[in-house]
Amino acid sequence: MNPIKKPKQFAYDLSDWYRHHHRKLAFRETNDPYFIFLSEMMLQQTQVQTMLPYFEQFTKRFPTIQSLAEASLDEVLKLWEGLGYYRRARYVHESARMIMDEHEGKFPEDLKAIQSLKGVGKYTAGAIHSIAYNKPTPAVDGNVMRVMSRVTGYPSDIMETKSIREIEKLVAQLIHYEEPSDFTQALMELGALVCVRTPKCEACPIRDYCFAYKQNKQSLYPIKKSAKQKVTEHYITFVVEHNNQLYLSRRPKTGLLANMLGLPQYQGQSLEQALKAFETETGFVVLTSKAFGQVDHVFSHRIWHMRIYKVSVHAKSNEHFYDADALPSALSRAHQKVLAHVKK
DNA sequence: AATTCGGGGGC
DNA sequence: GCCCCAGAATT
Repeated sequence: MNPIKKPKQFAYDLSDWYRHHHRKLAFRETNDPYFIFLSEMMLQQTQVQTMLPYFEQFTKRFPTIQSLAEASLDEVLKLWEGLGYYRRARYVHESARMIMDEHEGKFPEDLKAIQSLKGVGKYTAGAIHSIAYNKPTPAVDGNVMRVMSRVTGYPSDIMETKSIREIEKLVAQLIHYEEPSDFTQALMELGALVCVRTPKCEACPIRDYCFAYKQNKQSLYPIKKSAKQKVTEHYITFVVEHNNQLYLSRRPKTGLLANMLGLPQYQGQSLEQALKAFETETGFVVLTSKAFGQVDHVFSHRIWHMRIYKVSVHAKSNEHFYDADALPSALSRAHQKVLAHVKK
């Protein structure tokens, strides 16, 4: 890893660029650590423009830690619907309750206390500490790794723990030269706007410090192993309507889409087997079933291939039947896609 | 250290 | 198609 020649000037040039060129975003209009916490949780593996409408709705419905702590998990999940990585919804809910119970409702300022909140790791804790409290604590995410790997010509896979540690150490040295809040956000804003996959070096305030730029080797950094291949899972998925209402069941408490609502579906079985399993589970009597094409949905590490059947049943009660446009909790995009497919 | 968690955007 | 994204928790 090549050192940065004038670290103090580097920190200033980068931060000054940020102060003049940063985007005006809702979560930058506040210093409330609770809102910074919410924004950072939503931003984990999620692009800014994707999370913005969620941030607006969420802060409107839950303007205080107490209001979030007093809500039901289903309501929190419902507001999170479509954003993905749904355990984050459980984490922000649990963290709000932790803060009520253990910190008298006041968001903690101590770094270790922040990182002990649910769903808050080293990056998120550093981001809250530096951005909300203006403390010189590094916050190293994917943006920062990409930027710094190019600046230093980082010679090995940036996904390795050792690489992240080393960059964290470098950022920890740099951040104390500047306003920590500006510096942390500057690194990420540069990664988001300028130092992207095909970098816009002509617009970069720190290109004169950058090893990759000076060697014209931007495309060689960051060094990263290629992603693992996805596995395809085959399902038979049922759309069951009764009195104009839709049957949904609660998914298991662990695994993919944990605890969410879902369409009944059966993996690797014949239609006859799947129907029988559905009858046994629900106690319904299946009257008719009609093939309705197929829907694919791609997750980060697997693919669902769903063969869709519309099914009519005789049911003894309305339990588990819902108005499709007024669900009490969240439904995955995969199954929203199925419903949209069937409606056409 | 590797795997498991969603979903959308860019090219 | 493939990569990437203001990652964390679990195995």
